[in-house]
Amino acid sequence: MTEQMSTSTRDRLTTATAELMRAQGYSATSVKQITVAARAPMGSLYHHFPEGKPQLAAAALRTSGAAYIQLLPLLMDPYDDLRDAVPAAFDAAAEQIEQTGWINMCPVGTVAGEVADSEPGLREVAAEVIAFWIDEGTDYLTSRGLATVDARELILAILSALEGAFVLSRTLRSAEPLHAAGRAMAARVEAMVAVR
Amino acid sequence: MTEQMSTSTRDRLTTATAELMRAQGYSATSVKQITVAARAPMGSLYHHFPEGKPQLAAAALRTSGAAYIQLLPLLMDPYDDLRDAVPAAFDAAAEQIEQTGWINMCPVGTVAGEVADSEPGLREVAAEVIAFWIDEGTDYLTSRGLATVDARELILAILSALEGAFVLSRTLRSAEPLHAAGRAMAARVEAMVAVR
DNA sequence: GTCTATATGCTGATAGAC
DNA sequence: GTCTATCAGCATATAGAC
Repeated sequence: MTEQMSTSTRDRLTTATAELMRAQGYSATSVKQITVAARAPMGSLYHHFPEGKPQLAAAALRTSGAAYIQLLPLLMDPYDDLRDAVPAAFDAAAEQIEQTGWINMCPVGTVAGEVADSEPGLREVAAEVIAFWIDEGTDYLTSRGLATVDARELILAILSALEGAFVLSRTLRSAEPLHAAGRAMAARVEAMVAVR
Repeated sequence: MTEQMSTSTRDRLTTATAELMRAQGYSATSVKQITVAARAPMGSLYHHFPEGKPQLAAAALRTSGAAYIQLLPLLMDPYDDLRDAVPAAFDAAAEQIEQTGWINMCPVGTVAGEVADSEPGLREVAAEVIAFWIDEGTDYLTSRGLATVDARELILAILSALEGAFVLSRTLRSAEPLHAAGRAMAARVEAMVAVR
């Protein structure tokens, strides 16, 4: 009934890793930092993740990546018209990141950029996560009335613009890039529904 | 007359740093790697950059950032119509990155994502570079016939989409995100010129 | 499964001869 | 301005008691 600490050591490790990588990326995050943040001893880390830091980072990317894409329907469902839903999602992301002190919502983009040419195993995991985003996003946009080819085309542009605008907004400490990116994506939707 | 080695030690250090950060980011790039790649001894690095690695990285970001934005007019000038010029620039970037083995063209985006919440000094330098991109891009798009507000709006969306699509394309090893992002930006241009 | 103590190597940075 | 030798500290990872 109390349930005061239901999280397992393993879960605390993956969560702490995701949180730290969200702010610092992969290379700058040390296993020492992770064990302190997760209140777990070194030995537990290598018990649960025998291959060490890369394996732990992979688990963290998979978990947070799966959670991240669920925001898409959550933010867009309230709007009947896709032309309103898409920019609204960008505006919500802008508000969120501004209120949380410009920390990224998800570590996948940052880590992907870091490891794309240096850590082959992690790059593959990031690619799996992004491919999952594309598939889920395509399904969702199809359910919102787009043809499958249009849905895939649009989700690719949305994910690109969102990830890039996050980098610009975090760096500039300004929501302007996220809002501009959202309006651009609204124009893309408009062009798609206009051709019908 | 021979001039066989015109590059100074200082230039070789900044160039090597930019190249390494392009592929690995900031944290994963060690000063040892840099001195080997630049064929410069440790002492020279700390002679030219007394504040060490962060100062060297800052110089590398400024230099490569200034060179990077010059690609914009270079790629877009050949097209009379902005509606053709914008997607053509994305397609050219896609071809370039595919041919060079999916290595980033510029270290600024990757490094910015890494250091936005952890290295305040470097984050500020990255912000300066991106602000310069926005100003230069606004000027260029104004010279191509857009109103100033539209020009700024568009360059913010283009830079966001380009940086994000680079991350996706490098990670997925596919040019698809860059092409989709380019077509989305073409729709944004179309919407702007249509209102005239 | 948990935890401490420790090994080994690499990190950024410095001292000081040339 | 160049270069070598070296520092102290932190990195990842492991051994082995509990």
